[in-house]
Amino acid sequence: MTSSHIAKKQDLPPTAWAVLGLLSFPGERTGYELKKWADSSLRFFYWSPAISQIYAELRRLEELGYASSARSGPEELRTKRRYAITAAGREALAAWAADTAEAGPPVLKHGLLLRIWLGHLSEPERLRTLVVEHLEHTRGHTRGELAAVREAMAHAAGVPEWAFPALALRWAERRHLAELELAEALLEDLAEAARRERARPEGAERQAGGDAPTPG
Amino acid sequence: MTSSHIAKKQDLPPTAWAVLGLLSFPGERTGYELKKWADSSLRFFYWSPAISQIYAELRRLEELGYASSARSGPEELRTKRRYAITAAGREALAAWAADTAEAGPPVLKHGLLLRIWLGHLSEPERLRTLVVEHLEHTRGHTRGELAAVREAMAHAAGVPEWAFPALALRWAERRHLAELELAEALLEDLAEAARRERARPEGAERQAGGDAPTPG
DNA sequence: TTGCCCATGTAATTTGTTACATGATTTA
DNA sequence: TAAATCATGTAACAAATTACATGGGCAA
Repeated sequence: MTSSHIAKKQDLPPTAWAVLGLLSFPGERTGYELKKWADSSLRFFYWSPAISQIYAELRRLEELGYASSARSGPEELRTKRRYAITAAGREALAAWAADTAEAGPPVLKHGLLLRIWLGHLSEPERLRTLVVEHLEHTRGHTRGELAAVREAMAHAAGVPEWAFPALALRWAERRHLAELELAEALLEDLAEAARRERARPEGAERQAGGDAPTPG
Repeated sequence: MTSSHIAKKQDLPPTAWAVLGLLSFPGERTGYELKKWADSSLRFFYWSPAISQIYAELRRLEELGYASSARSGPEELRTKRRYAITAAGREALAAWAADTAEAGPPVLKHGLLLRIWLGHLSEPERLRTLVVEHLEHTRGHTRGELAAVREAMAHAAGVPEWAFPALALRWAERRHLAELELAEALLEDLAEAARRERARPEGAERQAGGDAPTPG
């Protein structure tokens, strides 16, 4: 590292900051533990990287001096390697967290909505099924996952360290409810559109109208 | 069709399907047009690829026989190239759209929430500011963008082709409102947490409690 | 005549995933 | 003792972005 490489601070990929963020909580952890933890926290509002990438980011963070690690056994064996955040790492992370411009607007990738948008390709009945399945999955699986996190969180109730993760969890739970309401409203809109379609003059079903001017 | 060649079900990246989806609406379009259109539609519930990637996907789709293109001028000049979906493309896209398993749960990447989760790194005041800025941006900028799309959409009111994009837009608008409510509730939770913090016994502010058992 | 929007593309790079290889420790 | 889970890593690849190169048409 020569002077030409001087500290281009603060432009690490989101994953690096997320991993460093996990390390910013008290205690030392292995990459494996970090992955499991990310799966039950970050995943609900950010995202959980592959385990191989977590190891890669940990190596990078250590190179940057943002994290330090210690093996639990002799070097030759592939023993546990526990990571901890350094003072420099904590400082860099705090600077990043305070940067509002960096955050940008939230990004959503919703496969169901893309399919709705492309509704002209599917049977109306199939479309309805897609939404219903999404509703069921959200009401069942997703809800269960959040409940499990909520329960694990109860242990740490009142511990100031976990106040903010608790806040984020609450947000995720409310978001979960909003997602359900959104899907229910969509289902109604779909039904209404189907009603309107049936009421339309005969013989005019889904032909292409030549060149359309592509609205949103 | 021997069993060794079973179905080889086209598994293309999401971007390819999204681009093909844009092409599935009547009319032929250039890559440039597709990009602008994606920015004002897909972006609100899926995502809008870089222009260079759109060109790359268009090439791939043409190779696969899912799209065809025609130049508007002589080959040597870099003239406009307009793309259209083929019958095979339409069929493949419809199959993909009907595949519920493929969709998976929606993915969210919310920078603000990551920062809230890491709230122990920031001054409470700064944290509040972050949420307020998000609220303002959502109420102003994001809202304006949706309104613009809504207006453009009004042109095509009643045209059956655009019924589903209109449905998706409605979903995006409702989601926008939910996002605002979520942020407002978060602001309240933040204020409440600050009140509780002030009420706590003195001398116990934000020290690390040794090893904590990492709840969610 | 400068600058912006239209329009297409290449190259370099980064980011992230899946598949694979390896072995220790715990639990049924 | 077989299995699942813990644990670390490499290799190959795919996905996606940014930066760059090029040039036409149009409007202030």
